[in-house]
Amino acid sequence: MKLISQLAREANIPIGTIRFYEKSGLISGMTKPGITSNNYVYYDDEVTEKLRFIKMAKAVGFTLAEIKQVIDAWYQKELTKASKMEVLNLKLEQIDTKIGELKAMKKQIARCKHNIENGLSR
Amino acid sequence: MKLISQLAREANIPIGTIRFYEKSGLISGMTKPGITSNNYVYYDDEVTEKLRFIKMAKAVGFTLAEIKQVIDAWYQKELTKASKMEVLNLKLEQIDTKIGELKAMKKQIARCKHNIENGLSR
DNA sequence: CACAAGTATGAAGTATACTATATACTTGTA
DNA sequence: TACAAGTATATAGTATACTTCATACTTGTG
Repeated sequence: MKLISQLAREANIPIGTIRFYEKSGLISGMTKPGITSNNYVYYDDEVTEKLRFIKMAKAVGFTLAEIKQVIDAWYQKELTKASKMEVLNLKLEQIDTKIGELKAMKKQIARCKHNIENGLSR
Repeated sequence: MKLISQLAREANIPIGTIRFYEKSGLISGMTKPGITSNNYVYYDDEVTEKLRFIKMAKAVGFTLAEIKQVIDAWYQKELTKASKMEVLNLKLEQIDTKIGELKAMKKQIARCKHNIENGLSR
């Protein structure tokens, strides 16, 4: 159980971004039941995990809306087993497509490098 | 040599987006030397190739600025061989990082699917 | 107990990547 | 030759994903 600054440090994500993600429904912390003097929000390790996932997914071009779908399928949210599976299977397909695109790009860039090394125009 | 609407059809990219890419310096067409009655812009197959690359690169999370760097390294642009190689090698590294992230996501989602199938909370 | 540092909230501002609109000119077809 | 369809240009608007700012309250340390 940590406060936002510690979470930000651990995940290496700005506090503002974390607050934005929380407002967007991707993550959520909780206020401590006993405490009434403030409304500080506490986060557990599940949130750290989610942030790690968000970071990776963003890095490969998924939108926050898409990421939210996966996180919702992941961490319950009154969804049926079938609809969760649908979301996850679609993502797996999209991931394979992206891997294919990355491999195609690798080949193209390797060819380009080869051409440059040999002084060809293209 | 094709006009913008044909290029848009071939690449399956909206005309407006193509114009935006041209304004952003990612692609460029040319007016026909002999013609003075209009300023229609013609595009060759190199542009189609570039658009294909842009599409892939965008799909895996590269920004237009990053893509422009690669295209510039690719298609000359008064850059030294060394600086081109630097750009391309960096991209190859980033591509491998992204492939790694995608594989990690695959594993995580597969694990998640397994849990859902077995009725586990996570 | 002063006060720097941390926290919450809301609203406005920014960057990227389009997308739409308005205007005006050009071309091809009936 | 009328006129729909295509093209160019500039400007404004939109969506996403933050980022900054202002305000106000809370907490921990000397």
